[in-house]
Amino acid sequence: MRGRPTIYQDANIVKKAQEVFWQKGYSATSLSDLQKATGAGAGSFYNTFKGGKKEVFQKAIEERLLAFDAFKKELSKSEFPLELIKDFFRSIASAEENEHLKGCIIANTVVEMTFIDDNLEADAVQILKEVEQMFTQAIKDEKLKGNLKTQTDPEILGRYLITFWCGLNTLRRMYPDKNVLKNQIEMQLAVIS
Amino acid sequence: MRGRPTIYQDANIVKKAQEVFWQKGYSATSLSDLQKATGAGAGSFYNTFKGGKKEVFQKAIEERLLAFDAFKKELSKSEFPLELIKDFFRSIASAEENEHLKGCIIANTVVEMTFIDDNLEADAVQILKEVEQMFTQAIKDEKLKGNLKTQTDPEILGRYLITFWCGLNTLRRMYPDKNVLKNQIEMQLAVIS
DNA sequence: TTAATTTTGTAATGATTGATACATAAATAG
DNA sequence: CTATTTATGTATCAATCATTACAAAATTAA
Repeated sequence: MRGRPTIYQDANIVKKAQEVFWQKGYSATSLSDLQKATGAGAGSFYNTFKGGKKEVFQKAIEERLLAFDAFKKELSKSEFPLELIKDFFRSIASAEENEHLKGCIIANTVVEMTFIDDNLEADAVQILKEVEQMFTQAIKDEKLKGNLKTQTDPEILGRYLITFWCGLNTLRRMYPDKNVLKNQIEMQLAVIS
Repeated sequence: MRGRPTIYQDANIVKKAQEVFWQKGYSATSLSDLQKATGAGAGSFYNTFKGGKKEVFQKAIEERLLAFDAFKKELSKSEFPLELIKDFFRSIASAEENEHLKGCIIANTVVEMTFIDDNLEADAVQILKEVEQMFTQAIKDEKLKGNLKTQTDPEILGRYLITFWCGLNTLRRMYPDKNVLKNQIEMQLAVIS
């Protein structure tokens, strides 16, 4: 292939940009921020992403969707899927403070984008719904196997978990503290049993 | 008192500005947005609020704190305080779609401001903690009166409610639907009994 | 009436925004 | 070696950003 070699790989730009978007959100992140974080100048940036800032943000969101898909795949192979989900929640407690403050970029986006950008908002909502669907399915399966005492509708329980996830997204910022979060997570997971 | 009469009352500017901030957040709201919404030009605007955009946002947040104080006062007079809190959650379900999409301006601010403005972030976190404290106290009181079966620590239950509140803040945007929200709210409130 | 005082409206301010233009660098195909 | 192609770096764009400057308007105290 002809042409000057690429220094700034698409995937790398997205990764670095994602970090900034995750912390500052979409609106408060400037092109200057992104250029500083990625190292790429305006030339490389717009040559790689014709859609500019918005396209990069979308790619950053998509990257999270891929991470979710990977988890779902792992879940499908798991012998105790519901335990895997619970352990995922439990693992949140022991995250670094900075991770608590960043929260979940998808949940953040739903909150930020409502009256700002319909496409980005819808993309993020869609992902949260897919996560919810995964929760619901795992609960249904566990119920069929007779491992769940609760009589509550799996759909309600799936929504309960996604609501918890979004609530945790703010609670982590109020209390970026391992013990507080651990107690809270255990209490909320106890509902699913 | 001497001087040209005031057309744009402080309180009115804050009220109108709050509506914009509530929808678009802090960063995405421009001075031009605020001037359009309030009717006040740059002259009046900066004459009234020397602190500019940030001061008005702070005042908009304070207004919500006052609303919370009013609720707390009502609660202190109530015969069944925990029922009043539950009814408050229940009332959310029947809100207009636009109210669902706006969510809670305090919870929104916690999510938006983390890496943007320490003061505004801390203000919003403080308010959520005060709301949590109110929940906790109401639960303690009810427990002393012997009206609560659950053995869970009131502190955990208070945090459970504030987590639910913040989770609902996103769930309402995913499902701005009366029935979905009603079911979800009832299920979550059933934990406090 | 006049002087003092305050608010208002408008016109600027310089800085920053996201995006484009374009010459140059650096590679490969022929 | 040359032509072609692609990526990069820099200069620049118009638009918008939050804020300030300031003259005119509109009141009251004296």
